[in-house]
Amino acid sequence: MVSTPEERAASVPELTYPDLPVSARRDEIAEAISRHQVVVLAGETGSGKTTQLPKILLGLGRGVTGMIGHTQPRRIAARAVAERVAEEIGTEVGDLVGYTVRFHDQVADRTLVKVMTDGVLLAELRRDRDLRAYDTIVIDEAHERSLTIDFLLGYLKELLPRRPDLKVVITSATIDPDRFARHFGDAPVLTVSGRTYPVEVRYRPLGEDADQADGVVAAVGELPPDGDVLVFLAGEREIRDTAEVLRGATRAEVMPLFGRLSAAEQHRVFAAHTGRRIVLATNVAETSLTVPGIRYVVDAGTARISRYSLRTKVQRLPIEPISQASATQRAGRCGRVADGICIRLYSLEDFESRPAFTDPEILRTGLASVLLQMAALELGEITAFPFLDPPDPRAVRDGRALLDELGALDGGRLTRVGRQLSELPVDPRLGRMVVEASRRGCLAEVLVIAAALSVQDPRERPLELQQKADELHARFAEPASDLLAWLNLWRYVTEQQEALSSSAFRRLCKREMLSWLRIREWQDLHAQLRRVARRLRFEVETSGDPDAVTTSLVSGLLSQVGQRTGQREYLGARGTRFVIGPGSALAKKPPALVAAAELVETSRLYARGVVRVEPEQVEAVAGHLLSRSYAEPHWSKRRGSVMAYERVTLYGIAIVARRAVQYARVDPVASREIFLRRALVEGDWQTHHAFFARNRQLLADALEVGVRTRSREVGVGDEELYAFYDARIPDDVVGTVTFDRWWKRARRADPTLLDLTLDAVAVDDEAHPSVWTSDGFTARLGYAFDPGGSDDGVTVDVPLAQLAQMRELTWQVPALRHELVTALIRGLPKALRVPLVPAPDTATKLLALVDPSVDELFPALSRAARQVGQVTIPVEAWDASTLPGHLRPTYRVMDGPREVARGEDLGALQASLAPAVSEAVAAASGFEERTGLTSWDVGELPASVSADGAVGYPTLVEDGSSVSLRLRAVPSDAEHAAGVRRLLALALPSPSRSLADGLPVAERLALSRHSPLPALLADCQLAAIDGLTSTDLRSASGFDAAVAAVRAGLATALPRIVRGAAAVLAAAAELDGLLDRMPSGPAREDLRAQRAALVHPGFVTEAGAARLGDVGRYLRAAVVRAERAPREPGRDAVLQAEVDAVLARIPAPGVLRWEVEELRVSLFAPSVGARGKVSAPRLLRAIDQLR
DNA sequence: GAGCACTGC
Repeated sequence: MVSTPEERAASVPELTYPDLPVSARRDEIAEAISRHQVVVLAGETGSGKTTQLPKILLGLGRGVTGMIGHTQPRRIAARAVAERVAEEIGTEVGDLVGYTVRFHDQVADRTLVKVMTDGVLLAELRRDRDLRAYDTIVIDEAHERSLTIDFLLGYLKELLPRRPDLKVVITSATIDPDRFARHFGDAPVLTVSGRTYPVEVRYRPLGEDADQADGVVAAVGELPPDGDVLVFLAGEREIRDTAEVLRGATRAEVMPLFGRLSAAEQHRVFAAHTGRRIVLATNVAETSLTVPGIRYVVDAGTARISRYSLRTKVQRLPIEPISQASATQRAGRCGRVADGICIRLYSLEDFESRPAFTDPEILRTGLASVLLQMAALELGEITAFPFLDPPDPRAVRDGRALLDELGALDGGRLTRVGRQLSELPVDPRLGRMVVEASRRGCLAEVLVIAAALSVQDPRERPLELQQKADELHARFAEPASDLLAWLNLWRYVTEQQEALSSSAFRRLCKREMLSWLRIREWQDLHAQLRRVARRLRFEVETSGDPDAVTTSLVSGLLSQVGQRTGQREYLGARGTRFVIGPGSALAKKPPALVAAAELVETSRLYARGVVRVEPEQVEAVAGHLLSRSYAEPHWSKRRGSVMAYERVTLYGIAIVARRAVQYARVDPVASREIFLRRALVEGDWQTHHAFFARNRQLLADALEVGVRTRSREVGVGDEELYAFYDARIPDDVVGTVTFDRWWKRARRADPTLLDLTLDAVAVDDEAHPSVWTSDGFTARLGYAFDPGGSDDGVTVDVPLAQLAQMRELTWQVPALRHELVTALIRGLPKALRVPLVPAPDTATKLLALVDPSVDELFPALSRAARQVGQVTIPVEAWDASTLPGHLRPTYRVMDGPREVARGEDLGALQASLAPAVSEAVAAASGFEERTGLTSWDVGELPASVSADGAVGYPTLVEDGSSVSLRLRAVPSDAEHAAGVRRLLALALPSPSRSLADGLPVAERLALSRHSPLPALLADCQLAAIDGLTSTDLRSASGFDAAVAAVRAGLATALPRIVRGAAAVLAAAAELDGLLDRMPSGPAREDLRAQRAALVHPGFVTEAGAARLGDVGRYLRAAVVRAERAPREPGRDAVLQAEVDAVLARIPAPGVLRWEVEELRVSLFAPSVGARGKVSAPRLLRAIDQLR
């Protein structure tokens, strides 16, 4: 709205009112509107409420500070209303009166009345939360109670207190207008009569087993012979049956009318004709389409009503008795031109037993879309939202579950995907397909399909030519996918449209049974979706890969996947059963696994828009919903690995029934054991490893020797063999591949590690193990008896690359453990030691109570001591430094055969060798380190890299003006985070630059004087970076997301900060003006101090500006009231009292109170004067500036 | 071998 209120007010033309019931009562209506914020206007068809109300509002001076917004449930109606109102006030559509519907916008800067669909108003909320574009809102036809209307009514109720200047008119048919009035705190209701003719209602219930068609024939026969008849039936099938019977029984013209009819067929009802016409119609004729010239109505009393099933979570379309309101509406269809007769094919008792109103849509439909919009608008809990009829909590739960399925919600909060879905003007399921396609490079294809699925099917099937239509449409069919077929049709249509003139193209459409209008809607929606996709920075790419397209489609249809269980029958999510609808190309040869664009239950549950899917496609997008189970783990000699059978289910459907998989991924521990036992111990393995052959030979020989000599028990048992391999082979060896990889390196360090010797098996007793395994790697142990020598006791050989993972051998080897604990007891301070003597006995008792394989040494000893002797030994009292040398293991760090270092202090070795260890790990794993990075060109970083039991952690390291990628033996999240921060900073624009770029010159000047702004923006950027965890930032995509998030954060913060700054600067200027006029004195000094506080950096935020806005609103209300008070000597006191009342409403002392007090001072301080220097209007202007 | 009717940045 660029025009000024003055210009707008001047543009309002002379208003005249045609002779209609509403016109006669326009003064009363105007009076009610001017006195109340909300008015309910009830009136039937012909009352003139829709067309006259906008003019009455203009007459009241509405439409001047904002537009009059007028909503209609349907696009056609919105346009018709705009045309009608424009004509009546003598302007063009798009000038003083305009309209906006999807794809069409005819609204100008000077438009006073804007007619739109309610969906448009809903969509506008996103950009205009307080509907500031309007000073008046009319919700027309509110009794229709669509989802959108109910949502708007709830939203308006919450908005009204924030917009005291906004007027709202709710119009409704005369049914139950009090319902709306109560919703808006007892708003006044004005009822205007309609201008219709009386309708006589006759009840002619069908007999016990009478046919409905016969009932219609009888009813028609009863009616006077002249005049057209409108017959209401439930659906297409009833219409067809009745038409057949009726054509045999009457010479009148019989004409079907329902939504799926072609445009031409629908249009026939408007053609002139002679003789009687009988129109057989569905609910289309009740609201959307007015059949002209109807004198009689026959009402079968039923309709198909869409209902969401809480049990099966699918949409149902049952035939139900219609409500009384609906029956009344149907009857009214014959009172428009003359007196009418309505024959109901049911009894009066039946009528009276019916519900008064059709359930509002919010009680009948899936709620995912509404919940998504509410979340995007940050409206809080749906249970707290003031709906006229709150939806069923179970339906709310289901809606949330669907959003969870789509990845739009995470723990009730909107995710990034959720935000994207809320931007896309299609059903969330379809939006999800679009999002997925943007990731899979096939957005061009999926946009076409998603658009097709949300418009009405452009393929026409005229009643008489169905077979021909099917043949023509079959040209586009795809054997495995109804949805890919849309691409064929799209291509064909696009090519033809380019090749032909527009009239030739229209003729082609007609000839080939395509609806030109619906194709245009499809193309329009496609264009709109593409615009939104671009805005979301999705790449619109064509992949040409049907697999990618199908996978993207499946991502939106996960709870509509089905597995064939019979000839035609499918098992769907949560035990539902469905069949493929006969219109699908897949109906004849139903594949094993499908996904359906739609599941609707009519006579049975039918799937429409069916796609054959592969298990892998479902798995690719259903990760979070799949459950997997594994059976029969076994060693496969052929594959050389441990396998198991995997079963993957989605909502109870077996996507994969029995798939052989590597068991190591599932259970590495069990897998490893199976590998060791079957391959190594039992020898069921085909391998060329020399040690394997040698060991087999040795075992065979040993058996031989054992028989010849009696000197020893030589036969080696499986358990001993297992223990031998288990001790030497690290934990991450789980099959052939991992074994080979490990052994290739390990044998370089020690080629004989796996050589079985009878000694190794026999001598390697539990008390003196020759290897020690810890955290997946193996260290060799050596023993020395050298009292006083530095190597006395146990020596642990640690390969350099594994040093970082090495843990201290705190518990010693079993043989020395008792001695260790005894020595530790003796090392305790005397007071603690006394209760534990004799130490050797106590050591035995303590060791019986601990488990060295899991316990930590000192805490375990303290715990055991408490159990044994009821004594408390603080953990820190144990002192390993008092131990004699042979009880302290010596660590030898080995680089291959070379000793690098040795010592008893493992921690010191680790610290001093850390750089060498990292290098060794990097060398061992072949990991490529990088330097000089200034952008993310390192691909996906794995969390860790392992080689030979050594683990390295890829880490980004800040390195001056660039970043290095290093492999660290010890993970350093802080170092990584600093590196990522540095990279992000390099990838992002400088805050002050980006701020300055977005500002006009005047604001730049202001910016230079008020330096907190760039600092604030920098804070914003840093806060955004800090808000991103380092685990998110190990991948290129995570990094890109972070850059995008920070950029988006800056983009939104920028205008907010500028707005805040502008508000504050304006306020400051205003106060400067005040200060100039004030005589010097304490009051002026006071105000000057407060002005300084006003430009405090803390105010330069949206929150700061909002607080100033609050001050403004409170004060403004107070002053307005005060202004109305009589102009008498007491006026200042009244004004002062009002402002004091405002002050009392601001609870906490603080900046907000300061501001009000400051203004109070400027109003009433004796040095300034209540009037004169600061007048009330001037104060009002100042407050406006503050906002 | 079957399907009410609407609607959106």
